[in-house]
Amino acid sequence: MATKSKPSKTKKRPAAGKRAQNKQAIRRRIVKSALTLFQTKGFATTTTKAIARKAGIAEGTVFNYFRSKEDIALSFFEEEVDHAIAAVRENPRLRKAPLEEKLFTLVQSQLEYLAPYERFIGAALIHALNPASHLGAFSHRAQQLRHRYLAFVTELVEESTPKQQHDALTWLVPEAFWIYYLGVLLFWLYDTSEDKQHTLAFLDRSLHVGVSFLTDGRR
Amino acid sequence: MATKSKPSKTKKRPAAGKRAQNKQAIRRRIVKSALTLFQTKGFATTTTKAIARKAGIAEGTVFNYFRSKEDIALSFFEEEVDHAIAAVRENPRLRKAPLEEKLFTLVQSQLEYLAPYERFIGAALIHALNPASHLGAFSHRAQQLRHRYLAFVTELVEESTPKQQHDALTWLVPEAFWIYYLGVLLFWLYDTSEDKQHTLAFLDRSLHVGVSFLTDGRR
DNA sequence: GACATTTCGTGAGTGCGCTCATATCTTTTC
DNA sequence: GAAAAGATATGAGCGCACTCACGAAATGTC
Repeated sequence: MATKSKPSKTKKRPAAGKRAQNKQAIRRRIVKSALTLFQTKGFATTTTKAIARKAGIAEGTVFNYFRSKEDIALSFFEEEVDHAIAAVRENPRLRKAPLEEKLFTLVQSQLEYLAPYERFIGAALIHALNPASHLGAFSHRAQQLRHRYLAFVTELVEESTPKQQHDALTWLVPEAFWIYYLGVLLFWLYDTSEDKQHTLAFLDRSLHVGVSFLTDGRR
Repeated sequence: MATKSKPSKTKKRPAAGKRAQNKQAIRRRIVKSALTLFQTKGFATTTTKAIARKAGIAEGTVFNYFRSKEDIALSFFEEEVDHAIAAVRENPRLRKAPLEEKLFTLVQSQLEYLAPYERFIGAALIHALNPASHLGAFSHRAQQLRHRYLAFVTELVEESTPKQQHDALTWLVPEAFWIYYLGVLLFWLYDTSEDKQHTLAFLDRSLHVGVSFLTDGRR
């Protein structure tokens, strides 16, 4: 059936590659299904079988796309980081703002993005971004993500630093900021104040201290 | 056999309770076996069956003593924290030392204790001490441990603070220090410098900054 | 269009952490 | 000492994340 003579737009493009088309669709379905389940049932109690079922595929297929359950979560954080970096880059008001404002916006954007998924972030993120797991099959991707994030922070620091001062501290700052960011996340997870106001206040204060330590008091 | 008429010290004490005696011994055997295996094979690749086998008991027995594999690791960290607290308390030179020295000794003691087990600490500690895991069966014990640690830090801070100054910052400090400590651990895990010198230098510097922020610059 | 090649979905299978009904041993009671 | 009561060790079993041999489907080649 269906020998209809409906020619698609061009003979040469049989629907832009049926494989690649389907692949993207499946990948998206997996991520979407997983996030929904993580959000409603939590990370640990969501089974890969359930994710597959919700995405309409076999369980094994999930692992053709992701190395592990945590790897699915990681791809979410990749989007999150990209989103936050873009939020800072594309904000014209920040072009000439002081460093602490840029960093504040960066972290704030991340937290806003993460907020709806708070429930599973503690379990997933700390696990997924844990740099110390030597066995983690996905750790390469996590490292890449971390690197991308740190490169952006370095960029921000350097464009706010008089170029005379590129001493040993400069390369340390992004490392310290990474640790600081993880700390903020922990704080945020704990924070029961309305709209996470304590976290934002903590952010504001600590960034001021940190940046002024960097700029004036280099010992 | 063995109907010898050897009366033990008192009729009422049949060898000091055979049950309790064995219980302690088994518990110790489990922890010791587990640590050895964690150290040599890593945390994730060590199976509970292997731990049981090495300890000379059935697999199920392990779970009569510990709720989970991670719980075994947690008991190790309990010892670690107790050890570090004792190291600060029992050092007479520190009695009247400035706060940053006490904190330095505290963290240094912890790192020294952890050093031989570096291999599994990333995976285990961050998992075990992660406060956000709602499902963790052992999380109550982890909370207790965290609380004990924070109480000690609070003690140190208060005995170094002029009692006029007990403002909002005071209660925040231990929380911040907890985050800071986790950050130091991450740094330490990454640190490839000889004898972890970078970490110690970072510790020294950052503690000075933190404490002086606390003491003079309260905004 | 037909065959060879490559890619990918599939679900039974594997070994894991952990549970639970049962057996075994200790303690208590008489 | 025997028997009841209680505590503890046991290992088969469960559901999980993850693997793998296989077949089906898309693509490349003529």
